[in-house]
This record gives sequence, structure tokens and C-alpha cells, in this order.
Amino acid sequence: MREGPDIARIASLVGDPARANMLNALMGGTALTASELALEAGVSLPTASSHLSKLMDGGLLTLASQGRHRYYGLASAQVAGMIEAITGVAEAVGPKRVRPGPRDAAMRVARVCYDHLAGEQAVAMLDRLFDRKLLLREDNQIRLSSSGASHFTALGIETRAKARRPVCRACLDWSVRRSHLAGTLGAAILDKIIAEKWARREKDSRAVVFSPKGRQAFERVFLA
Amino acid sequence: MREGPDIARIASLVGDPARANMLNALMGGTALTASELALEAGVSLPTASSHLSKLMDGGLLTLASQGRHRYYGLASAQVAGMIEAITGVAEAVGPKRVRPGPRDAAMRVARVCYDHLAGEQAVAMLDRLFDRKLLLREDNQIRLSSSGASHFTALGIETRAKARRPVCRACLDWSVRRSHLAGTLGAAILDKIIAEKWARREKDSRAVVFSPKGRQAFERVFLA
DNA sequence: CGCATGGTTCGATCCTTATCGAAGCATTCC
DNA sequence: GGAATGCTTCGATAAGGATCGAACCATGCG
Repeated sequence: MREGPDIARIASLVGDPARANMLNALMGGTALTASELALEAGVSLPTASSHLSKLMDGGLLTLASQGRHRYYGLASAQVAGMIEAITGVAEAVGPKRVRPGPRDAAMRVARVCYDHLAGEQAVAMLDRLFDRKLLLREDNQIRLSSSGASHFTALGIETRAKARRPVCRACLDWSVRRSHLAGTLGAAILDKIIAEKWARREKDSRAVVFSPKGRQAFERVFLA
Repeated sequence: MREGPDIARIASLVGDPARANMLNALMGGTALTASELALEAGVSLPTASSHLSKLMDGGLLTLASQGRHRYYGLASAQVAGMIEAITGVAEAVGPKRVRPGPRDAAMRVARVCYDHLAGEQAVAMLDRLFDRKLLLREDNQIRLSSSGASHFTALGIETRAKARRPVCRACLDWSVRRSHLAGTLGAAILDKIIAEKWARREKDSRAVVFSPKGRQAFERVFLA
């Protein structure tokens, strides 16, 4: 018998598939609600709730209650780092679960991150929005500039904050390792992309596939 | 449902207490046999064997067969890094499993590491044995010098290698983070310490407590 | 104040798996 | 060739925990 920190306790928390999926989903940095995480993990709401309380007890998550919504997020960068380390080993020793190929590549280019766009396209977009001063960095937050507000309104994109959810928020991109845009604005932009049929969501995947014309339109509007 | 590397599979391997103890024991970098790991984990040999085959299947361990001994070791530095990351989180979010206090302090000073001495005293001893040229470093191994052989024989300590177990082996100290002496010589030295009643083992603990006179004797013989 | 929605708790079920004793295989020692 | 040692496999047992439906709280909406 050995002593020391209880690594089995922590590892077994990550060792359940449902919980692992939840943690994976939270790796993007965006806090999610219990229902969203239940969906992500493919379990019922009571099951998810049970898992979430275990993760809370284990100190792996933080909880922010906002009205009747409860947002779960990773407790710390240290926890995120641990999950990355485990992911690294899993990748190294795997057989991979996903069939590698076009879908994986498509995911890196553009995918849905909860309700907004992620991937190379999304990261590039955020960069350009800063360049054009439509968005402004403000002490680690993102703010919509007045020119940005009119810009998006002109595009028919609502920029109103709703129910405590911020308009703009940075979200760390899993594949690119840099930030992309979340928040209601991020969600509204994704809505527009889908509504305008610039792109469509792959079935049973997070991948977002642009049509040739759609890509041109997207680049004209957001990457110009 | 999400995709990606199967992190739950890896984490659940570490998530069993017996396996976690084994992995912890292997973190020193020394490969150990199934029996040693069974002892370390506090389970029976069949149970340990079952765990070891699971860890092998998971790609976390390597196996080196030498005659009828089978030495298990960590598969890679990446695996070790993962365990460190998990340990870090466990330490951060813990409550520690060990009650802190005198016993913990005693453990850091001197404790049993399977069949040899570990802790500050053991690390200091190995340093001195090198200084006195009783032991020699030889391409990452430890060798007994001729003067060392006669020295230990004079003390009534057998230095014969038995059944492929090396006389001298370095073992990374958990608390000091430096090497102490394992192998048959390390075991024989611990035997002598106990036989001479210089120290006694704490009940249900790995701590080794020296008597005042015993400490003097130990210092005279090994730390002079 | 009712009603809808988001979450948690409870209870029962079911399945996985950790565990050990006994037996079996392999290797080395005498 | 036995005998001993190191280790694995097999079989049976038991315990933990993941799961879901139903019922139960809490918040927000009309």
C-alpha cells in the first residue's frame, strides 16, 4: 500500500465515458449547463446530474449559478492540463476511435462549438474583427465597438445581450489553440451562416462544411 | 456523444487504486516484478497479474522478460508525465489521504521501500557510499567496488547477487526526489539495521524509526 | 397564482469488474 | 529428474457504481 495524493480518485472520475465526454466538452473553455452536458455525454439528465455532482465533489469543476441556469466549467487550467496529458497518452497508445479522414480535417477547418463557430475559419475571423476594430480587447474581455455594433446590425445580426450571457466572449479553440468568438454574437454569426446556407452542419458531427459560394460570402463579410 | 481519443479508457486504467499504486511505484523509473508490484499495491498475486495485463493492454507498461522474472516498467515518459499531471491535480484538490503529522515527517526521514531503506537517511547514505568509493557509478548503473565488497563483508553484510537480482540498484526517492540504494545490498543493509535494533518499523506504516543510539551507530557505519 | 422549464434527488435495476483460492505453466536450482 | 520459485489463468463471489423513470425543488413567465 502506498500513500500520497489520491490519484486513483481523480483518475477514476475521468475514467467514466460519460464524465470524460463532459470534461472533453468543457475543454473549450465555455461553461455549459447540465442539459447541454447530458446531451454531449449521451446520457439522461439525472445521470448527468449525478456525474456532475461527483465531478464537483472531486474538485474538477466549478459551478456558476445564473438564475435557473447552472453553468459548469473546468475548475482550473491545471485540470485542463491533466486532461490534455491524458488525451496525449490516449492518442499515442490508441487505436483511435474516430475513423481518420475527411471528416476530421473538416472539423479542423470549421466546426460548431456549442452554439458558435470554431476551427481555423473562426480563429481567422476573430483576428480580422479585431483588425477592423469592430471588436475591441478590454482587460481580457472582448467588447463590441460602436462601429462593430452598426456593422453587425447592418448585416441583420442582433447584438443584444440576453439573459446574462455576454455578447462577446473568447473561447479557446481546441485544434488551433487560439481564441475564437463565443457569446451571443458568436452564436448569431453562426446562425446567419446557417440561415444564409453558406454552410451546413454535418450529420452526427460537429463539422461545418462551407459551400464554395458560401465560403466566398463568408470571407467577403467576415474576413475582408 | 463525442469522438476523439479514448481518454476514459486510459483514465479508468489509472482509476483503480491497485493499479494507481503500481503506477506510482513505477514512477521511480525502476522496473519491478509482478510480486513486488503486488506487495506495493497491497493485493494478491493473481489480482496484480490481472491488473498488469490490463495495463499492458492499455499500452501503459512495457515488459522485459528475464528468465523467470518479468520486469514491468512505465511505457514512456509521456505516461509518466500524465501520472504527474494527475498527481498534481490530486494534490491540489485533495484532502490528502494521509493524516499529516509526526508519522508523515518520520516517513520523510526514513521508510521502507519494499525491502530497502528510503527517505532522507537513505539518500544521504548513498551519497556517502559514493564519496567513500565503496560504490561506483557505471553508465547509469551502480557497481560495488572491491573496497566496498570487503567493507560490507566486514560488517557481516552479504553482497552476493541472488537470482538475477542486482546487488546495487538506484531507486528514485519519492520524498527527496533523488536516488537511494536498492538491490540485494540495499535489502541487506535494511536487514542489518533491523537486526541490530538500530531502528524498528512502525506498525502498519512504512516509517522506520531510529533509536538515538541506533542513529549514532547508523551514522558511524554508513554516514561517516 | 398557475404553468413551464431547468435541475436534482430517490429508488430500483443491472452490469461491470475487482478480488482471491486453487490449479496450471514456465523457468531455474539442486 | 524432481523440487522450488515466479507468474498467469480459471472459476466463483461480491461489491461498486452507472443508469433511468418518477417524483420532487427552484426559478422565471404570463
